[in-house]
Amino acid sequence: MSSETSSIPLTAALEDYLETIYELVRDRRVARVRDIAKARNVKAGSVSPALKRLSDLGLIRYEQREFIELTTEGETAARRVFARHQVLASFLEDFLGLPGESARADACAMEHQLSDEAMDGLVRFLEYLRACPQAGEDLIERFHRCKRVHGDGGECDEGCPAFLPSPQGGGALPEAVSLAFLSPGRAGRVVRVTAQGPLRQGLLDKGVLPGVLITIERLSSGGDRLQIRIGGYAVNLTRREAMGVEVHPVAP
Amino acid sequence: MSSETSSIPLTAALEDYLETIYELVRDRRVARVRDIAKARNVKAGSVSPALKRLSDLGLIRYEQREFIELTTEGETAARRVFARHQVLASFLEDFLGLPGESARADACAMEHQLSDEAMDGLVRFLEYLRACPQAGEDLIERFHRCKRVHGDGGECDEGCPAFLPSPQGGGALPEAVSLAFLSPGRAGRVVRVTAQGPLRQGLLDKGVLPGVLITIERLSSGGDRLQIRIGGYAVNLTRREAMGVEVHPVAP
DNA sequence: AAGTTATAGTAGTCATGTCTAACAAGAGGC
DNA sequence: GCCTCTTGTTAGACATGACTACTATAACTT
Repeated sequence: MSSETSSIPLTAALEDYLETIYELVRDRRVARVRDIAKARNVKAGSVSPALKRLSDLGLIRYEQREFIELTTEGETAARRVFARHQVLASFLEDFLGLPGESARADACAMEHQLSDEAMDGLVRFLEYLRACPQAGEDLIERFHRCKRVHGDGGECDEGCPAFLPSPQGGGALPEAVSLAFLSPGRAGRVVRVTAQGPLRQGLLDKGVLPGVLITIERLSSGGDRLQIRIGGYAVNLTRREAMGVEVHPVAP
Repeated sequence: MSSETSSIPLTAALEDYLETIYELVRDRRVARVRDIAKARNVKAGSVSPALKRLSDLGLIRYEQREFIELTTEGETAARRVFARHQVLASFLEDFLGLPGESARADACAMEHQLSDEAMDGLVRFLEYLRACPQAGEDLIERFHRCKRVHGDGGECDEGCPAFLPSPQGGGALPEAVSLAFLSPGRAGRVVRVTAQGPLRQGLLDKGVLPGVLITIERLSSGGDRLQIRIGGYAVNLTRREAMGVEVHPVAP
């Protein structure tokens, strides 16, 4: 049994150093302070003490000005972080369609936070999408082709018909309408945010997310703005923002 | 135009404070230092200086010992973090099947790292899964029912046949085999990690992930361990671990 | 009115992790 | 042998964000 991963909880910074060393050793056989500093975008003066900390933790072998080597434990820990990075980056790039650059940056930021359980769940999901043809392979292609999701709001050529009635909506109100057409007092469940660009970002940031229940509270100042309620919180939207939200009306 | 999100980059801790205040104000009308301390699991002595920082940044209005109120900017920032939390938590719980507790904890850890682009990508994906019936709704149910993914390794009742040929594999080698049956010098692309429990965790941490190319380097000491190469790095596996990895053999 | 209790704020300490600037160790040139 | 250049180390400063222990308010009690 060699799978003793006692694993002292490392800080994000130390994990980063470890991962950087891992990659440098893999790619160039040796890791020097200089390279680590450049890769992590910090000054050399910050690297030395970090190496000392890693050395004290028994994760690297390092005598001053000598080669930097990962110990067995260090390698295990580095690989763990690296694996998380890989999974996240692949998910963000291949499945969510982020450009590789951003995918890697985001993966770097999140790799330290991902718990074992989340990692496991994500991997199973990827396995499922990759291995079960019924759901997989072309699901992602279809996703990336779906116009309704990726802009210009047209029909989906991939055979996605009109929207389904909302799962919790109960009744039969299958038609999705713009939030702007709901009258005060009525409520709707968000199906999709059709707005694009900054307008979309603003809506997402305001909590207008698919699946969320929104109640119209009132229209103010000539119908140009409307106050809505999302999960117990009052939010103001412009008419333009409201136009960019499709909801399933919910019976009052 | 009120969507000026000039947004000073907040630290994770300050975002957490802001989010906590947001939730307290929503749920109980007022946020006291005491409640914030309890909710964030810190001591009251840590809260006061944090409130001062938030106040200096213009995100809350706070006179000593008075009510704590979010400013408009503070509310915007808090909502943004909260929206990220919601999306991540929903993804982790509803789509990856994590227990609610872990989903929330993981979401808390990651919400500060998620970039605008990743947030957008994730929301689009969720919209797609929710709104396009061809792919959605039962995809997730099927995923959660799929035995091949969730344990005991049986056939999938949901009509997932044998595994597909690997996308990059080129040729016609449709049969997935255990990594343990590959001979030295041969390579395979990981389709699925069938191992369960700690063995599975160990494999994931070693970088044995779906889609990754593995080359068998050699068997050592009576075939009980095998050395493999993953993405330029040598890794050791026990025979038991290797048995728990299904790969598509790749032509040499 | 005086004392008790809950709550909030202050001061001082600590660990991380960064920076800059000064200093040290080798390598190679001349 | 000495100089210079690259590289690495050390020391001191700073920001963040936590802690503990102590002090200050305000609100109840009796």
